[in-house]
Amino acid sequence: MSNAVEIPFETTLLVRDTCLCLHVQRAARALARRFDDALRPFGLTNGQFSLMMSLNRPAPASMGSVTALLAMDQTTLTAALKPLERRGWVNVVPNPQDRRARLLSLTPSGTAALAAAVPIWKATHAALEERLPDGNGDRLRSDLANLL
Amino acid sequence: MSNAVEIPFETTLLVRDTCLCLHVQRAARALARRFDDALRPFGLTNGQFSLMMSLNRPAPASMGSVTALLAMDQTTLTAALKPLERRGWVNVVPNPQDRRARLLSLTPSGTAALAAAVPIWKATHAALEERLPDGNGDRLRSDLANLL
DNA sequence: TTCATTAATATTGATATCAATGTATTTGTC
DNA sequence: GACAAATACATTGATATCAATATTAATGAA
Repeated sequence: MSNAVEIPFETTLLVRDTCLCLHVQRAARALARRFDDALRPFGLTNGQFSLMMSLNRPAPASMGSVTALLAMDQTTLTAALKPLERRGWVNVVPNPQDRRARLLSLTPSGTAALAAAVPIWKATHAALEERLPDGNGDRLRSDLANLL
Repeated sequence: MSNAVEIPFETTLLVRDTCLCLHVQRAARALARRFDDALRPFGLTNGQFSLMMSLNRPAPASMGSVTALLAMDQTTLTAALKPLERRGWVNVVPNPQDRRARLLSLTPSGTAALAAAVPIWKATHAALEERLPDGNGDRLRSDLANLL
């Protein structure tokens, strides 16, 4: 008896043309490259830019609030903070009110590094948004939010 | 003199609410988790599913055609093939017509593993697409394609 | 108060991602 | 045919991602 299994080529085309996970991963890779290129002169990746920007708050952030904002696993955040701490851009200190928790904040040099990159982010983002219908990403943002 | 740099909190809110790179990375993480969960019983991640499905072609694929399809760096593809080769799901052989190139193909057991996962992909994807306006992701796919 | 449970984070191991760089092969030009 | 340039892919090193699990601290119930 034969165990040969076939998958119709139409299935491949269906996945290629419709899979939202694939479409989003693909766009995520392409956008990451684009923003990484733009931010490279400032020593930041797109993810580090987003993470550090999320720490620019009046009061120090908890890890949980950041993982929720970034839809990121907690262990990923722990790892992502390491290189930023090493560079002296981010402070991670125990919360005196709850010593399990951590308080995350930008250092002055971290704030300076981030501030230097903001104009490039603005320019890169504006150029990107122009590629969308009506030069406006609102409906894309809305659709993406529905997937979370 | 003071070197203190400030970034207006409004800038943080602007990035948080509008950055397309951030929005897409966030959705990419969330969707990856969702599909990884669904595909875990079959020993596949979302990326491995997409990659293997892209190899279900009448003729063996070149690496270049796959990286273009997946908008993926060539070195990422080289790395991603390794665990699939180890499991005997994918064959990578030199192209006799051009010995720099590789021919990528699914093995019978790779095809079987992939075929087993297709129904779960369909169900997971259908549930996802329902969350979008009119239960249709065409508009989202179109917007994402504009970003590539 | 004790102790089981819950909560917040860290560690480990595997895969994913890409820049920088290296190697082998092919191609085009002379 | 020789050789410079271009092409296709691999390797290395750093960061990103998450599952599984461990650690530490706070909480709640008896």
